[in-house]
Amino acid sequence: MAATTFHKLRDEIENGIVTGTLAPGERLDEVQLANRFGVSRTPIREALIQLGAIGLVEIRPRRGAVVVDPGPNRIYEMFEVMAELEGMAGALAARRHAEEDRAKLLAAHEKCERSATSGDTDAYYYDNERFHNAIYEASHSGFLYDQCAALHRRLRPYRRLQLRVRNRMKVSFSEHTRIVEAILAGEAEAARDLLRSHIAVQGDRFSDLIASLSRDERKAV
Amino acid sequence: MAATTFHKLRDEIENGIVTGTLAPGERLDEVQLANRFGVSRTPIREALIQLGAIGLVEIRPRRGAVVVDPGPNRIYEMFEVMAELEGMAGALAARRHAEEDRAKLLAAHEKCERSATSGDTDAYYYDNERFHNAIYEASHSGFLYDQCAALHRRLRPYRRLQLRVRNRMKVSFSEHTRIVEAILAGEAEAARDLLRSHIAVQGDRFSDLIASLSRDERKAV
DNA sequence: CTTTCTCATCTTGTATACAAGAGCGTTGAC
DNA sequence: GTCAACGCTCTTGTATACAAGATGAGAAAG
Repeated sequence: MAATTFHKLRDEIENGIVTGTLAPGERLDEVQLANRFGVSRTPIREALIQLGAIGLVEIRPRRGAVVVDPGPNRIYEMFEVMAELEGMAGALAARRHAEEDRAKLLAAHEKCERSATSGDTDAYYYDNERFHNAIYEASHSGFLYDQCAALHRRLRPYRRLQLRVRNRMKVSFSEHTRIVEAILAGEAEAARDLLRSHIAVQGDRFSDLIASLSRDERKAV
Repeated sequence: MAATTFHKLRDEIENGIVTGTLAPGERLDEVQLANRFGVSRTPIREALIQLGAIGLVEIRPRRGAVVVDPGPNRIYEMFEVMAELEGMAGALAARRHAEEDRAKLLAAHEKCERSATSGDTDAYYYDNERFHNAIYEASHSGFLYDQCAALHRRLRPYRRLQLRVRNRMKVSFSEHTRIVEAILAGEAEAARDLLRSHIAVQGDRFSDLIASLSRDERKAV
């Protein structure tokens, strides 16, 4: 899929940011990255420019690129928007889903169930992603799909933390069940509300997490 | 603001796409563009990559860049999402607006009034943009602001066509009035619904436009 | 002792040179 | 006559070279 070097580099650097290898606020020196990946500055620059356009790095003219640090507030805002978009996708899915969407959604849901009952958070993480993708797809709006997928991707690192929270995975799954019911029953507004709060909860959880983290930090100091 | 060459080029090319100088589907030859702007291929490539990341051009590996042609369907989808995001911004604005937001919103609204009564579609176009920006701002969500502004920008060319439609400008303004009332009264859900249909109407208008255009084309052939 | 101005160095931004894949026409075989 | 394979050319992708602005240190003045 990724035919060219700069495309691969883009994914590589993006991954580094998402996984935290490249910390928020960190300076991204072109020469350093070029050496590290064994390429010239050109493809590095092109990768950074792409990431800049997506919003993952900030490119200050003639002053280099740094990993964007959204900060708790902006991350919460991102969850807020995500909640709204997911709700919209759910509502559209309820109205527009076809037979094959139904099948995919149920299949994804069942996969989630298996992971949830076996307590495998990593597996659940991926199955959950597929589940939500199935909803985006069922909305039959290519643009909405793209928007949701992009934002979902950006929120990845923060979402991942949350599955570790006590019992979150089982609660998440039971929410899924009701969401599936609403969509398949064609209850658009119910699906919207359920999905909205399903995501919003994650934003709240995130806030709690931040709060507890900063409290711990204060303790540590 | 645009300090570097490739930044200026990006705006230049983007403008060309938005205004239609560069038609959808058109091939963007790097050498050709470089000659045209009197620069080397490097900044051209960087500009194209940025536009690719935004979704304005499609970059097919080793096969060059072309201006994306969203097609009527996807444009309609974009309006759908825009409607939802604007509605969200309106709802948040109703709940969160501060004194200065109130002032800005009213100022922008009055400007629209002047343009609308004088029948100046071009002026109204810009004032309308400022009006909607004021709403995004009043939502006090930086991320939502960015998302709305970006999508608004992408829908620019299609929106522009619509003001020419008979009476649209005055109708638009009267809708604005009710929107302002709802926001300032703190009626979140009313603001959401009003804004949602305010934008959705544009999508519908666009569909009508497309329908009539393709009918005309058929006639022409 | 502090502050500001200047100069050196380092990094980014742009141009050019080189490599390699894609498209296309021609030629040869069936 | 048609189809396929080969090779040429053209475009993109990457590397390197060069230009120019930003940063920081040091010197000089207050």
